Amino acid sequence: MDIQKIRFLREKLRLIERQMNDPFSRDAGCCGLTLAQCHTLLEVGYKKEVSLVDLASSFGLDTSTLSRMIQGLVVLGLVSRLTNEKDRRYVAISLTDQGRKLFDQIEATFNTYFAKVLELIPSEKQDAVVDGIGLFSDAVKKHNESARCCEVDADLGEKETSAR
Amino acid sequence: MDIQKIRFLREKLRLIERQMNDPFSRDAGCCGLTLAQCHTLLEVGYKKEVSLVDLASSFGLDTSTLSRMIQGLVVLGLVSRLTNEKDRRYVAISLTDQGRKLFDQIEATFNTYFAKVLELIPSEKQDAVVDGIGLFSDAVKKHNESARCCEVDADLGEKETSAR
DNA sequence: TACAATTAATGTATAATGAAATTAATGCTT
DNA sequence: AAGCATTAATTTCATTATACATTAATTGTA
Repeated sequence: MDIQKIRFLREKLRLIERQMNDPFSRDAGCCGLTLAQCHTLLEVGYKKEVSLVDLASSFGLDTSTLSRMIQGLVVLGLVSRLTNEKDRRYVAISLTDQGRKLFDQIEATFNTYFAKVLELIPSEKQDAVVDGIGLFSDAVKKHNESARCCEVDADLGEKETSAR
Repeated sequence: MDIQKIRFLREKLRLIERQMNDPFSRDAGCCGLTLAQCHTLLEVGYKKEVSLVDLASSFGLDTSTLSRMIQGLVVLGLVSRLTNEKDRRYVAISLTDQGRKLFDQIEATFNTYFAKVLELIPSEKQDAVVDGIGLFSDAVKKHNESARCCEVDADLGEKETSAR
């Protein structure tokens, strides 16, 4: 694939990343939560009931990070911890009623946001855009799963390699 | 647009965000730099010569954040600061020779990575994927620029939500 | 029963960040 | 020209997000 297209793709992905989180990083965007708290809340909501290791692996983060993140949400009254009596090592994490309400609100906010973004794309192209993003996402996932996971070609590392 | 498609889109975007940075968050991925340093270095490289405010607005971050980030790269010998003699308030930030070398290496690494990801997509669809991501990126940008920039519909809540 | 593995939590350290205050330079207004 | 406002950069301070190492509790297994 043409190097120009690769550069184009990278630039657009950079812009998406920068622009997309911006509206949600302020108070209003995540209904008073930080973005990380928000993502955690949503993930708990999607999964209904999860363990820390589940959560950590979903995010690709350490369990200690998630443990503290969940603790914060527990303090806010948004999620609850419940020890699994079958295996007392596990703690089932789930939304409280209040957490579910906020979840619904945030979901609506995000859905509205993305619907509006899509509306700015010519309607006959919207499906292609969504499909394309789906294909790209799958490809990134597949790539990272294959081979030595999460390692980058380091053959380029630290000698001359003028990116031609 | 169908709510199912919106949800699909959001999920795929979440996955892209999580998976895409993963390979670059370790030492090998950014040639010894942290991801934030890496992004900063690249941005300086793209722009050739920038001020802090330029950089900060590119990233949507505070100038204080960028000031420190640049300081770190200066200490590493990768970028240099040069006071603009026409207007001594400005500092022109640019890559050193060493910074340029690393820039080239990291560019190559990223380009290779994305080329490989694209290779996992059927070749007849690759262009459509790239185009779609381009369109989406433009739409996000346009959306955020229009109206009250960077604000989300806040008709939802934040009264009883305890946070703060 | 002793030992290995697993889960969660905690202690400690660091990176990234924003807000506010500070300093220096420039532009503007009278 | 003097004084005030604006702008760029930096610094100080506080906070969030994160990883790694350790610990404690539990479970599975030789």
